[in-house]
Amino acid sequence: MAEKQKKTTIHDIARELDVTFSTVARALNDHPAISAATKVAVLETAKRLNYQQNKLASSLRSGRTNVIGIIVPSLDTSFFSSVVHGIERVMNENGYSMLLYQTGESLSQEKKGIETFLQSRVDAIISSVSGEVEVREFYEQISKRQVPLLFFDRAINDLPVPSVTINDYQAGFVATEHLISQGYKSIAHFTSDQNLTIFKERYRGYHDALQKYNLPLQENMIFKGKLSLDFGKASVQQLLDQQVPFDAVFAAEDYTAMGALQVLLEKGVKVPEEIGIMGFANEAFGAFVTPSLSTVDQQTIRMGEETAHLLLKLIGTKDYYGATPERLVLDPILLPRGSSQAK
Amino acid sequence: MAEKQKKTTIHDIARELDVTFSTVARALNDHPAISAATKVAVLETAKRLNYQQNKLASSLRSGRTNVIGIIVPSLDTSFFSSVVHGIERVMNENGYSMLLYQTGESLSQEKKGIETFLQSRVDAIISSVSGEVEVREFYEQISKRQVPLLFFDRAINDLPVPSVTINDYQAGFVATEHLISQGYKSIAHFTSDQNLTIFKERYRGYHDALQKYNLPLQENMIFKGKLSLDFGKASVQQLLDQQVPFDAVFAAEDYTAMGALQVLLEKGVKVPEEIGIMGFANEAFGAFVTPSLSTVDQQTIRMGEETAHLLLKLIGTKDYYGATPERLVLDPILLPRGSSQAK
DNA sequence: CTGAAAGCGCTAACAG
DNA sequence: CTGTTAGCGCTTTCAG
Repeated sequence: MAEKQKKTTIHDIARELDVTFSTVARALNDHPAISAATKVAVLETAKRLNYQQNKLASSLRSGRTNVIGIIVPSLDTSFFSSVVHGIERVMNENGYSMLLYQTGESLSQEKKGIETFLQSRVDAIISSVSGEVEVREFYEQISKRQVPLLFFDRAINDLPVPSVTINDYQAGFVATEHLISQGYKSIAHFTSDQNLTIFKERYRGYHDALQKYNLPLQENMIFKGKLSLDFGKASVQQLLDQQVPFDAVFAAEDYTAMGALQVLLEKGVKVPEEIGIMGFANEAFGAFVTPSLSTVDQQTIRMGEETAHLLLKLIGTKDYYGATPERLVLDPILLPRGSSQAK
Repeated sequence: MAEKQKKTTIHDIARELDVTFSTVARALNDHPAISAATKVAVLETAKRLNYQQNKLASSLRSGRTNVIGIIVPSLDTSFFSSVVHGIERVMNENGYSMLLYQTGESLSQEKKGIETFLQSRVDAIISSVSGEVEVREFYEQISKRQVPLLFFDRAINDLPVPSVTINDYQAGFVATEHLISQGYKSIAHFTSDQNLTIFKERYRGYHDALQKYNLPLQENMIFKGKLSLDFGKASVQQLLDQQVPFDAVFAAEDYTAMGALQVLLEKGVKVPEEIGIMGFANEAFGAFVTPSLSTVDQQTIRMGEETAHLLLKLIGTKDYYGATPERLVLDPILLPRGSSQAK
């Protein structure tokens, strides 16, 4: 039965070479004041003895872990997994590892995640928050400890924290404007409960676009709920049942739009001829369905990469929370497709 | 300008309460031999002083980090992000954090990931490998160090390492058998370059199903390449161009199947009446396209959860590499849909 | 160019 | 029930 043999340390290497362990440490860190000869010797024996640096010890002493904590609602979502993909790739290239935490949109989980990260002494935290109002105090803990924090997509705007987001207002506006330009005049909006700014902003964009083109905003055409295929189905069904006259749907999320589309097609309603549909998020299926689903692309991977780059730029700052926070706002990309152009 | 104030340690708490720091340490760890009174006092001042345990120090001393390293090709894939989702949720509930590493299918990245994890002294590593033959030696390093290792989906079968996979042979078999049962007789197969067992197995299942029903295996109907929408398109196009008589396609991955479907529909070929299509992986779009795409579900979230549970069960073992490795094989779920039933 | 010494913050015997 | 002691393996002055 294999015994857990002791790991080799710099002391072991030092003993082999008859130098002190601090010489070994320097050699391994490529310190300038070490002769090339000893460096070679150290590296060679390190390899021979199968040495692996103990990052725990090194971090404990140096105060830097080279680990970034990242908090997202869920990875089982193309949006977040794609952003995390972008972040990880860039941070990884720059020598950082990522600690991952999913909250499932639960506040207690979010608090636990932050606590774990703080205890793990991560060098920074990147987060997309669950409920903006409720989690303020958790995040204030982070700044109190002077740990760099960066928001992406979902930020708490009145906290002085850098962020990378997309312009959701503009996205809502151009999506609605596009429908209007195609001749639709009675546009319903299916959105989320309004506890997150991103949905408020999309709604505001929708609202202002209607206003700009002198179209009335009708309360009975606004549906708020948990965005999903079923919510989209139920909402459009309700419009139909109540015989609300509408000729387009702008859903704040693609699955919801898809639900609406499915019900309409089932009922024999012609899309886009009779009713136009716009989704949001550019899920993979949108390009493949019939008619193809018009939507708004959020540049997920780019968002991840920009998030990482901004953090890398700021992480060296002497006083992270002293400066006015840099907020990068990406432009949404309108993707008009079959479901919205025909009139 | 806010100064980086020193973090409070158990010594600070001890000083406040006029006890020794080891009493404080015990109180914080809820050690039985500490009076309720001091526990309360310690907890109270800990909170008041905003104490956060330093896990680096604790792990360095105890030898346990409660961190699991997880290696995947890419998170920008519904399959892997979904499995990671499942793993993280379960491990998190059991007090573990996840360090994440994406390889982008690159061997050097895979090696770097393993090295980082070993240096970070993770308590275990969970991995889905990139190239089985080529990365053997990296993985042997892990067992040499007695660090628990678990494979999911893509395993190196001749290494004595536990794993959670799905039965890809059976999946390939039932997918093909389903097509046959629907009356299709000339079934093409679009698959990956055969460096990974999972694709070899799917192919073997396809092969044996044909054999069982006395259908000939035709070399000119087998296409191997980098699975993707474009590969699917190019492959059917080639079948069409060469006028190979075929009446069904079994693709080892959904996007590839979708590419085939798109080209056929463009050409006016009736699916499923003239040609049947089966995909693989149950991507979200499959349920929404027209005709809906038949596919095989891999139980991704469940795979993640089972992976976590198996690891949790094994991680306590005294001699992880002494026992014969437990290999959990999940059953694939055939999802027959519109694209394959009509004849 | 190398050595000596201190200590990061905690855990875990061993005493009492 | 609490205190003492000895490190975990490394980084980082300060000497020489």
